[in-house]
Amino acid sequence: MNISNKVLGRLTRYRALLTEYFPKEKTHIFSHELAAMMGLSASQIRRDLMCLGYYGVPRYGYEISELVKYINEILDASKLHHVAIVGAGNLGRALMTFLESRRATLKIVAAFDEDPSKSNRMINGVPCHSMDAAEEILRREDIRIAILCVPGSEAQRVTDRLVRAGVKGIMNFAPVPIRIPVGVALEEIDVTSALERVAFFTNNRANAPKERRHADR
Amino acid sequence: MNISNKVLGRLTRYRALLTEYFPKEKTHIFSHELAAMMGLSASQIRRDLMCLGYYGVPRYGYEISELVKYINEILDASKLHHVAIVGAGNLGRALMTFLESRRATLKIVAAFDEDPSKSNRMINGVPCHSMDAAEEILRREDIRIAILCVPGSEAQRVTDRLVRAGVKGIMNFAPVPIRIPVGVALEEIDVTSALERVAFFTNNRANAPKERRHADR
DNA sequence: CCAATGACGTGAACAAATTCACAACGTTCC
DNA sequence: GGAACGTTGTGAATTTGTTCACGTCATTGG
Ligand SMILES: NC(=O)c1ccc[n+]([C@@H]2O[C@H](COP(=O)([O-])OP(=O)(O)OC[C@H]3O[C@@H](n4cnc5c(N)ncnc54)[C@H](O)[C@@H]3O)[C@@H](O)[C@H]2O)c1
Ligand SMILES: NC(=O)c1ccc[n+]([C@@H]2O[C@H](COP(=O)([O-])OP(=O)(O)OC[C@H]3O[C@@H](n4cnc5c(N)ncnc54)[C@H](O)[C@@H]3O)[C@@H](O)[C@H]2O)c1
Repeated sequence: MNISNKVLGRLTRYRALLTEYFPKEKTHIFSHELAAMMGLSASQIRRDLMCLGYYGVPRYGYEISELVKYINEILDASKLHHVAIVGAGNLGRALMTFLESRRATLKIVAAFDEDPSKSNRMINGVPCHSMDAAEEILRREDIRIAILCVPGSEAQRVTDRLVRAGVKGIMNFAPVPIRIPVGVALEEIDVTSALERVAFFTNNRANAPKERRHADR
Repeated sequence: MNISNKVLGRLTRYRALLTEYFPKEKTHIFSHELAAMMGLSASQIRRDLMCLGYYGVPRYGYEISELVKYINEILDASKLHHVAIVGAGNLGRALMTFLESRRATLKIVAAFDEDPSKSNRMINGVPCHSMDAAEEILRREDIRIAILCVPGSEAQRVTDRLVRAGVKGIMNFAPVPIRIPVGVALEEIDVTSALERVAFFTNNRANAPKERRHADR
């Protein structure tokens, strides 16, 4: 089974919902319950769960602890990732504290910034280095994932440097598309674009996206 | 022509690229040039531009200023939106400064926070109010769009309140899906999920997504 | 003047994602 | 015991999104 990113994205959210925002006393869940919580259709939930290799039982639904175990197995195939934040500005610093308390398998081990006043010290519990040290530290700490929080004008140049230093996955917050070689994973988060989309659907009485709840029949 | 959100999202990014990160001296652009910059195929660019009602001319390409004008026309049909940030924590504050310098048609006019130490004062140039005042100020300032930066555990409750106060579009940063009535636009930005997706494709030599450059023939 | 060029717009083919629809099957209840 | 129920897994249909392939047309150059 070749898992698509769309499915992957939903699986991560199912997991977050079930492990963080779900009453502990419930042990089982039906596709339509999860669907209602996620704002999706029940059949889509069932489709997504099909790629896990774990099967629910009719009338009982899915056992939550098992479900989470199977999602973990797919998602966290490699146990721990070292992650770097590049650009310790407002966003970079917010992400340091935010991500510290999230997945145990994703650990922020370093930050980088070219501004001397921000480097060579701890920021929000993360050691922040100068860009000069980047290549060496990325290799020493075996950092394969970077979160890019530098200005748009710097984004491509910094990306090229990260990739040359062996980074294999990048999450880009700069509001400009970056180009990477094949074999490197990229996720672009464009906040401005997202806000403009919301604004568009807020004007136009056009049918907004975002699937609504939906009984199975 | 009914414009899909996928197309819409790309149009916003074409505009950003052309207006902010593009050499001023160029007056025209070919579909394959834009494609290379965006990491998409030329035919997809042409398809997207078809819904604008503006046509390029063969051999000259698209005139950039005209192109931008037509995109503006679609995207900013209503001239100005008042936006509120709800939750003036690390992320909320970062967004205030970030968005201040972005689109002129999207103006942050208020923030809200239930923490008394954060309300009834200016933060990063934005007047921050207590949640008690929310309904009144949302209506008074005619705020139809809200950016939700409260903890996940509060997200649904706060959302319901915003919607009751007339908000028609929400951008949600809390890592939990929220439910809204039809007629309200929603954009969910789940940073954790995005990072987990990058991590997944960084392990698995699986073919990462994110379309690559691509000549037209 | 005419052929070659090179880019555009678009119908049609293709691919991906979602939804529908239903067989299968424990469970409950009479 | 057997009928009715409610939920799962999945093939098929549908919808949505992307790419291909080619007709068109202004320009260029012989
Ligand atoms: N602040 C937000 O809420 C927000 C939201 C979405 C996207 N973004 C984007 O994220 C990026 C960072 O935003 P920010 O608000 O933190 O900006 P910022 O100006 O506060 O921080 C940028 C940081 O990057 C550092 N930097 C600049 N050039 C560098 C280089 N070549 N190498 C290493 N470090 C470098 C700067 O010293 C600074 O510390 C920007 O591209 C912005 O558009 C920000
Ligand atoms: N910090 C980040 O980089 C980041 C990134 C992605 C997503 N998020 C998410 O965004 C949200 C905010 O993150 P943060 O880092 O700013 O957290 P934070 O704790 O710094 O800020 C949360 C703010 O919300 C306020 N608040 C709490 N309950 C409220 C309520 N009912 N009404 C109004 N205000 C309320 C708090 O007083 C606080 O100021 C969280 O859901 C977080 O998961 C944060």
